[in-house]
Amino acid sequence: MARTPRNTLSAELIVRTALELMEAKGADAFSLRGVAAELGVGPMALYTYFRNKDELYDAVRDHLMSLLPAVPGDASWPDQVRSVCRSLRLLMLQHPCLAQLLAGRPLSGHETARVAEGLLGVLRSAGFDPETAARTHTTLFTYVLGSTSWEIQMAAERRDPEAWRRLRASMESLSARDFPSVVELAPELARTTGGDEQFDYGLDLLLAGLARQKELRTST
Amino acid sequence: MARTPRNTLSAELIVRTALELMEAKGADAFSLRGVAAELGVGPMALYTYFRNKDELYDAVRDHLMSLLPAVPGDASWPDQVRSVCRSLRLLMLQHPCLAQLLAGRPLSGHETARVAEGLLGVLRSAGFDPETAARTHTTLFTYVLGSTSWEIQMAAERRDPEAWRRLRASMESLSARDFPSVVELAPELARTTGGDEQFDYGLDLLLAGLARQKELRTST
DNA sequence: CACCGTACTATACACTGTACGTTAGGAAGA
DNA sequence: TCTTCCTAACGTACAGTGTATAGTACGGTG
Repeated sequence: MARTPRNTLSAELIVRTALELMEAKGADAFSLRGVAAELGVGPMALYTYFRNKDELYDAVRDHLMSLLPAVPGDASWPDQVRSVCRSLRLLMLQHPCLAQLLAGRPLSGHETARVAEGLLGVLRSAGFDPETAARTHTTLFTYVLGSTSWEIQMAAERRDPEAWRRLRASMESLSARDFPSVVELAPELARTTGGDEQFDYGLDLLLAGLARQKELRTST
Repeated sequence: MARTPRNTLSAELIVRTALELMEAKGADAFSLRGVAAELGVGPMALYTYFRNKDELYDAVRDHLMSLLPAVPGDASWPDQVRSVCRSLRLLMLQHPCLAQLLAGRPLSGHETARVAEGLLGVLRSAGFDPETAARTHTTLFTYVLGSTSWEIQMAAERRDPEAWRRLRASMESLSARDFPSVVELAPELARTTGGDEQFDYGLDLLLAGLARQKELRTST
C-alpha cells in the first residue's frame, strides 16, 4: 500500500499551485503551508524543490514572465514599444500578484531578461545608441511597473468597501482652504486613477519626449 | 513604587521608534513586538494608540510625508514640477522604507494630499485643464514611485554580496544568441540602474512630452 | 474617600518559515 | 533474490508573528 507515494510533486506543480493560491487570495496571504495543504502534503515536502520561500516566489515570477508575448516585428518602433509596455501591463492586470512579486524581489533569471531583450532590441533597431537605449529601457520599465502597481492597488482598494469608505471620507474631510487643487480636482483624480487611457497618456508623454529627443539628435 | 508608570507612551513616540527600527532593519523586518521591546513595554500596549499594525504603518508613512518641503514659488512650471518630483525621490532615498510603505498600503490622510496639492497647483497655474492636470499628476507620481522604488531595491541588492553574486552570475549565463541586446548592453544596463541622471532622464522625457503637448494645444 | 476610565500587563491562540532527524519507496549492484 | 543506498516526503520542534481576551493598577474627578 502506497502510504507515501513518491514523485507526486514536481517544481512545476508546486509553482502552479502557488500561483493559484496567490491569485485567489493575494500574494501576501500566500503561505508555504497553504500550498502544501492544497497539495495534500507536509510543509517540508516543498523544501525538496525550493530552498526557501523566496526561491518559490522567484519561480512563480519567472513562470508568469514566460507568458509575455513576443514583440511584433511588423510595426514602427513607437508602436513596438507601446506593444511591449502594454503586454507587461496586461499581464500584471491579469495576475495582480505579479506586481508584488516584481516589487518585492530582485529580478533575475532568463524570463525577466526576455522583457529587457524585446525592448532593448526595438530601441537599438530604432537607432538609439547603447546608453540611451539602456536609459530608455529602464525608464519605460519603471514607468510600467509603478503605474500598473498603483492601478492594481487602487482597484483592490475600491473592492474593499471598508477601505473605500475611509478613502472617500478622508478625501472629503480635506479643507478647500488648505488643499484647493485637490478638492477642486477630486472628480478628475478619481476618474484618472487607472484605466487604459491613463496608462496610454503617460506612455505617450514618454514616447513624445523620445521622439523630440530623436529629432534633436539627428538634426545636429 | 511605580510598577506601571502611566503616560510613558504616545502615538508620536511609537511612530518615531517604529521609524527608527524600519530604517535600521528594513520595513519588512519590522514587528510590533520589536517596537514594544524597544520601548520597554508589552506588545499589547501599542494597541492603545493604534488599532492594528496597518494603522501604525499609515502613521509612519504620513509622518514621513510631512517632511516634504513646499513647492518653490519662484520658478518656471517645469522647474517646479522637477522640484516636487526630486523632493519625493530624495525623501524615498533618505528613508528607504518609505517605498515599501507607499507601495504596500493605499494612500490616505492629509500628508499624502500635500504632495498632490503641490503638483496639482503647479499644473493648474501652468494652464493645464483639470483633466490633463489630473492625468499628468498621476503619471508623474507613479513614475517617481516606480523609478525610485526600483532604484532602492537595486541598491539593496548591491549591498547584499550573496544576492549580488547571483545576479551577476545569472546575467553572465545568458547566451548571446538568445539575448543579444541584453548581453551587448549589460554594462550600460548596470550603469543606468538608478542615480540622479537616470531619474532626470525619464523625468525630462515626460516634461518634453508635456511641453510638446502644450504647444499643440495652444497652437490650435 | 470612593469611583471609574484609561493605560498598561499577562496569557493565550492561531499562524508563519524552517532546522533537524526519521522513515519508507524505488533503483542499482552483488 | 537480497542488500544497499539515495532521496522524496514525513513528523516534530522552535522561534517568531499579529492580536483577541481578560485582568490590574494608576490618576483624575465626583
